[in-house]
Amino acid sequence: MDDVSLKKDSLGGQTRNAKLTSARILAAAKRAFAEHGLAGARVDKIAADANVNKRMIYHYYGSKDRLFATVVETAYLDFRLAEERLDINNLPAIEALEELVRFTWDYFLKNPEFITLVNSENLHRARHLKKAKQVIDTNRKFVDRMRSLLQRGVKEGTFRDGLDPVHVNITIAAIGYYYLTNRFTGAIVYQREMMTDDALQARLQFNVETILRLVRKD
Amino acid sequence: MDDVSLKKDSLGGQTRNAKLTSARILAAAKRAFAEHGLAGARVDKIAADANVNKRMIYHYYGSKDRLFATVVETAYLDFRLAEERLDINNLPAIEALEELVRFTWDYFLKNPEFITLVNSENLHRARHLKKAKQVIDTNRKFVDRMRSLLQRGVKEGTFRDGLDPVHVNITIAAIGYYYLTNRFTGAIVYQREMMTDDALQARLQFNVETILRLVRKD
Amino acid sequence: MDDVSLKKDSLGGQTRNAKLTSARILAAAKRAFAEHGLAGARVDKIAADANVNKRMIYHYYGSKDRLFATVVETAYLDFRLAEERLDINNLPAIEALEELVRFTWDYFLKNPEFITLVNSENLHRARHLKKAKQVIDTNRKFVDRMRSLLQRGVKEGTFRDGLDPVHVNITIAAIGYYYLTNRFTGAIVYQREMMTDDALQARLQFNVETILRLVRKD
Amino acid sequence: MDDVSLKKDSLGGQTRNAKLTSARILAAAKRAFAEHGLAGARVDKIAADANVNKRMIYHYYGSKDRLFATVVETAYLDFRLAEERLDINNLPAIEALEELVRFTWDYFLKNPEFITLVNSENLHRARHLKKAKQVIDTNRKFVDRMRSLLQRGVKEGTFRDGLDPVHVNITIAAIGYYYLTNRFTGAIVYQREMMTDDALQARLQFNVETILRLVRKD
DNA sequence: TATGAATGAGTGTTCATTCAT
DNA sequence: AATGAATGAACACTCATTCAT
Repeated sequence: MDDVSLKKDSLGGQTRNAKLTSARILAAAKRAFAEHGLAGARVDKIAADANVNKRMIYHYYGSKDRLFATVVETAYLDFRLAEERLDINNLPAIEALEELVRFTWDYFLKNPEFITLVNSENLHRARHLKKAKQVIDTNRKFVDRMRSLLQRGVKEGTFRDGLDPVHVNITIAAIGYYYLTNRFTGAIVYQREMMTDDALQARLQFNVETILRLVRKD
Repeated sequence: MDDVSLKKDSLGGQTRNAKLTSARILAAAKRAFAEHGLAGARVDKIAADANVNKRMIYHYYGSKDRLFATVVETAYLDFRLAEERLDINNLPAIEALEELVRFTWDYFLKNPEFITLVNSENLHRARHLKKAKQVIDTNRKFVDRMRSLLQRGVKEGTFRDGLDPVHVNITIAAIGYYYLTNRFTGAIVYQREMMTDDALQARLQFNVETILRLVRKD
Repeated sequence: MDDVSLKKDSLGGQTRNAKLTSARILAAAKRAFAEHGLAGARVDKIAADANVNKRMIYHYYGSKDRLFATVVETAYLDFRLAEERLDINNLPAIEALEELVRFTWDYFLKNPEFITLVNSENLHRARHLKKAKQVIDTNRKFVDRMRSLLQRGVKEGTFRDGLDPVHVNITIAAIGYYYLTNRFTGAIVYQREMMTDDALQARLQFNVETILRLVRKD
Repeated sequence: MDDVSLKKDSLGGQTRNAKLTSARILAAAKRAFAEHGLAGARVDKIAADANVNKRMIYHYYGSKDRLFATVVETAYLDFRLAEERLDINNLPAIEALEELVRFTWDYFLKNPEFITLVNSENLHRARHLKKAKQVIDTNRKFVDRMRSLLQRGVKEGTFRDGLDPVHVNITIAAIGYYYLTNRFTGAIVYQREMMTDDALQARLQFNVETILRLVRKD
């Protein structure tokens, strides 16, 4: 997603490139915070990974905490952006919903940092995201979208009435998120391989079924 | 769960009490790790909170890492213990399953540390839990239990056939866990109060419905 | 003294104005060094306060240390300049001396940066001022002036003989300087308001008396 | 004064000695802050000079700022203590006052750190000393002492009436303090050796004369 | 069993200064 | 003349852990 190769001097040997430098820092920070959390990540390592002078982190982001805030905000924005690109308006509601389940699952699977960043942010009681106005703004659209989809399903005669769009949304996220974030303890608790292609395929199928049964008109 | 009052000298003025000291350390550690994660928790603070000399932590647990391992292991054991105490064998399968959904939700709600500890342990790829033989052992029983419950439901004619007990289990956990662990970012993303009595009640109701629709024979 | 309004582009919109830029740097530096000392002052803040690019400081002054040296040298030159403007040759020696006491006090009071700069420079063993030839040159005049004043007083029959002009000079400075530079600890040590109009007036009166009694022929 | 040789293991090879360690830190800190001010002093160097692990500074004093506060407070307390030890009650008032002038001069001369510490503390607007209750308490006695001495002098018929004890005190301090603290710039400004034995002797003599002329009944 | 002093490696952050344009 | 990005050394401070008693 963001592994656009950000090599130094990729723009014709120039080393003084604010955009590039700050982007490289952000990418390295995302990796570090996703892997070790806010407290566990090391500023030194982020700088080294970004191939950037440590001082630049403070130049562009002010502090470790604000760097983390930016990472989290960006992660949410990227997620919403990908979601918006999903064109499901021309599909029957039931297929559109299934598409949404698949998209959510795929996004979590392909962007494992997103999940651990969200976990970290919740450990910190969302104090960074609370200040992220842009994220807050884009959320309204997103809840509205589910609301219309559900209404459309009802009109089409395939969805039952009275479903709370927020709870449907949460459930779609939950059944994918939980499986993936807890895949390590899950392998122990459930005594099963969690991440083979077959296992992943099966889980996605199960999730689709769960959601469809949840919304389907009896 | 762990609010047993562990006062110093509660056993007749004696200050040397291995059991008590180590228990007080464990309780303080649980709080600290749950609140700040493994990297964010401070050994000094744990000792101070436990009202115990810092050296004692090393005496009883060897290292911060092993203390964390013990905390996580204990948390899992406590969860399983509570679950085992749940008597659902005499209920119709459908009611038994509903009871399980309610129990899981309640446990997560009343033991918020459990959730954050599990998150932390997964951030560390379950490396501590992998060594916890007792936890591994108790899990078989627990998966078996769901398997029999599903089979019983099929026999009773209320559950559909072919459901994977592991996926059902995961789904029950997921829909409660996700809502609670992400309640801080959720309040922002879904623009809604997540933790009022009404909201919690509504979510539990939604979850019960989700699971029943998932397993019910059409 | 230095509150000449040094607004950017005050000379018809031109942004390239060596004199103005360097003057603005000097003024900001004076404030910073006076408030925080050499070690405590920040080059970044000086640049920001001067509304000037940080690089300009190095362009005009070479280093923080040389900037400080310039500030100190300028402060001394300004003091001497003000002193020279004082016309006391036509007054009776006794009144001239009193005038000098009042002038010194007023200067310290109205230019508090002068005092802290001198303190800072002494903390650094006057290593900057040692190189300031202009300052060194102007000092001879100044000691000579006191010498002639004392001689004049003796001739006029009001001053006693044998007074060392340097010690008189030092004493005049001391009794004002100490009171003002130590006004913060003084308020604690002497348990008294130091900077009210009444307190300042009283101190000046006391100082005049001290000096007159010191020089007066019995 | 405080150069009691604080060698490690001076108490029979024991290295774990809280009193000794904290005293060694304090002594090294006093030297460092006196020489470089609060901002200019280096915690690393203080630790090295004290032959102590840097961590110990934070163990005993919490922060650089609080260490500085302790140094300043101790310096004031030491000064007052020395002053109290001065027995002048049995001398004629005029001799007692002269003794006080000599004592003040000698103390400043032999404890040059005291002067620079006071300068530093005033640069910081006495924010540390403001919290030093013990210092504040001991000051009343000290002002009272001068008041009684002046009253005694009036009774003895040698001092004039109406002298403010605080201003006399300030003046006694001022004429010694200023000469010594500004000895480096003074050497340049007054073009004279300031610290030879002769110069110091002459200044003390001048100071005694200044004070006696100030208080003497005409 | 228990204590508080002590440690060394490292933590986030700041500094004056220089480079490229 | 002027700019903002970039640097590396140093900064105050913190960490989990061990030592001496």
